[in-house]
Amino acid sequence: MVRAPFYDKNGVKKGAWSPEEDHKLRSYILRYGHWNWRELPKYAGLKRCGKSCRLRWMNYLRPEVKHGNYTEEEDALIMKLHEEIGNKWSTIAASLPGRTDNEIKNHWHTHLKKRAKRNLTLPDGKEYSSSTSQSEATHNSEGEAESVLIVDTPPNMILESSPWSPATPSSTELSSVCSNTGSISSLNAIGGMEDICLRSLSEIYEAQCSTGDFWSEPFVADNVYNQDSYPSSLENGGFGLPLLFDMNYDDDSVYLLYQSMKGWA
DNA sequence: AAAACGCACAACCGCAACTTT
DNA sequence: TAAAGTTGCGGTTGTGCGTTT
Repeated sequence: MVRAPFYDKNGVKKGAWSPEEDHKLRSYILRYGHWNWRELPKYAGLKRCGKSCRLRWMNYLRPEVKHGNYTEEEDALIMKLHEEIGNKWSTIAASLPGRTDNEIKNHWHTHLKKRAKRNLTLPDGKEYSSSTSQSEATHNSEGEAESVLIVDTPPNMILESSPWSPATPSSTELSSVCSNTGSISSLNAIGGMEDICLRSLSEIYEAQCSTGDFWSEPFVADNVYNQDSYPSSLENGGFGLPLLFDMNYDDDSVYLLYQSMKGWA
């Protein structure tokens, strides 16, 4: 289904990502954020280009990314927005929390485009209009009855009714921490695990800033992943603090952290 | 049973927009 | 203000897998 892994002439790996690469990238970004995509793979111990890392993170590894079946509401919203604004996938994705532009684009091309074509001309010959409201029964080319939900859905409708609602402290906010450590303090109001997480990140940041090696210390995901070479400086919590991200990164703990972050949202 | 075909989707590429120097 | 660097977007491709012939 995906390209087989290979190395290009510059020694940069392309193609499908292995679980180990995912692990390295996820560990690194959860720990340090994506401060510079171009430099990131070097420090994360990946033989990938930054662009590839960014894509993998944005479309697959981010905790808030939803995978799996689309609901009728999501389908209807995509179709409505596509009719209004065309192939502005990122704009459409902004209205569907947890869905990525790439995923929506794929979904459109494989499922919704055909449906949109069918809907364009209703059985009585009238043109499809997005103002047609609520659920309508249409018929596909084979004459089978098909329920197509066509609703005037305000872009924020799903936001409000979704577990991904911004009213809930979301992992999106957490991601923003990762991408901008300077904003950590403004987010400390978030409670529970996130609070611990954020304070930990802040403490790492402050501690490492004081030694001047926050961004420049290469390493880490690689070493963390390889427990045999686990950095001694991290063994007791790195800086003498009970740092969430300094626990041993075996597969289970990273997975649990990952699941927890999904759960917070 | 096997070959052919089509679907689905992760990943790549080129370019535009934005930011920094 | 311009050049260089970085990020994000949208189009496209490659390939595994299920279905059909």
